[in-house]
Amino acid sequence: MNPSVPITKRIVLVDDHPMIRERLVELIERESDLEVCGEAEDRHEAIELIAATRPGLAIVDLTLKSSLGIELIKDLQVLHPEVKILVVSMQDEMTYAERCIHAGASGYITKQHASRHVMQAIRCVLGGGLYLSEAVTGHLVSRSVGRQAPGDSGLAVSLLADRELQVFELIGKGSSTRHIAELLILDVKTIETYRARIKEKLGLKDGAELLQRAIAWVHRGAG
Amino acid sequence: MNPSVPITKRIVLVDDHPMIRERLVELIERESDLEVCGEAEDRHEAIELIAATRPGLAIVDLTLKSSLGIELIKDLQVLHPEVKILVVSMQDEMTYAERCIHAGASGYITKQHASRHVMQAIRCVLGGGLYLSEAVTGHLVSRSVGRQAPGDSGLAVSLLADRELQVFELIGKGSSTRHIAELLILDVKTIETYRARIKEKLGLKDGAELLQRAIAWVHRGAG
DNA sequence: AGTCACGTAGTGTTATCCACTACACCAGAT
DNA sequence: ATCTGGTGTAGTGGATAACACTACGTGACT
Repeated sequence: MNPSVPITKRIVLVDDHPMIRERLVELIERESDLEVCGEAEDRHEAIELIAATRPGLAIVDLTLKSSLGIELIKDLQVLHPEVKILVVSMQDEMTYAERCIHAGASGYITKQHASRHVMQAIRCVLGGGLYLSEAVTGHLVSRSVGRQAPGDSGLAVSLLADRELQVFELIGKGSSTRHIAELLILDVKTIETYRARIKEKLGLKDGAELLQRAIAWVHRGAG
Repeated sequence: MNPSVPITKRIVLVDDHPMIRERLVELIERESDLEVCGEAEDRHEAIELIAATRPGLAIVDLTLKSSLGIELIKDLQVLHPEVKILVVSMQDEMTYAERCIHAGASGYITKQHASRHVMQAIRCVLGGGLYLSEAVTGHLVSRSVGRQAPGDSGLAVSLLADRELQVFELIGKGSSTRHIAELLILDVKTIETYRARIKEKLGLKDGAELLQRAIAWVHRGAG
């Protein structure tokens, strides 16, 4: 508590790619006022770690092993609303940025960005701001200005709720309903409901159409 | 050409995630006999860079922005067969490892692995070896006990009979068994038999694995 | 203060998967 | 000239999964 020692801000990393974590550690540790106080590889570890260390910021990867990134954000929002969240995602999918912010994140940046942008994002979020890349902000702005046609010109996929989207993705990767249920720790029946709702929202008439759409979507960078 | 100076081995990095590249650069540059001689973000850049620098090893990410990493591997195999290729992938394991090796890579490791494994893989490949993670080798060995001539059939798909292959492709496009039956003007029961035979020949244990394999097959240019 | 979307799960019916069997046909191997 | 084996085709019966419909708490807009 010596006033001559600046208060260092503590950060936890949640990412299942060691190389990314290592890089982030380096970037952060070379700032004198920042410090990495722990690392986690999945949702469970992350929640424990954050409860134990009470950091100022959590940097979380969206695509954890079982694609529970968004759920983690929601959990944290409830459990520790004072912990800021910066999402570092692999693909620059607008589809997700918006959802993450809505779920409680304060920043969204992709791994395609250079380290300096990452540092910038960290600073911005720690300072209480909201960080989004230009592309994403552009997208959001154009959306809020214009309206979305009921038929939805662009991607009907944006009609899907978070969980529905997760399920949609997993379907596109060829996972069975049972497997998806295990992955998301839900009842098979719940996944079936999601399948039905997805079919309804996207106007698909049977499981095969759903599968085809999902495959197509997954296999083109999900733009 | 001074004999007291060890020859440093030159490496290029092909990955569209700056943070991964930065981390790899660090790991490599701290080895006295290794050196990063260039970085590329996509297939085109990579091909030019490799033509210009003639490295001993290319470390390539499977999921590049625009183009598929596997195509790059095939290109390099044709253009510069002397350049070793180590694939560092984010994507899930086995499905791709086999295809990469078949396409000409000498190693496959995922970003889930820690840095020390990466270094190990680099050393192994540079030394002329084949590097695969335990999980992958287990999977491969379990079904391809003998190895055949370089001409063909590192891929078990070539074991399939004509009709089986047709069905396999349609499965990969997301068609239901019923739909396939209608298309080929056969009984659903016949298609079911094909499914069973395909699973047997490819060593797949259930419908989901079959589906995943078929999707991967259809989407990676079937070759 | 009420509707509506979301996340979750249950019931009962229908379709699909799966393991096993069948058989005719062609093609090499014995 | 047979025997063996892969291929194309289809059936039976039991296990699973998909589908349609319903339900209910929660939180968000109106």
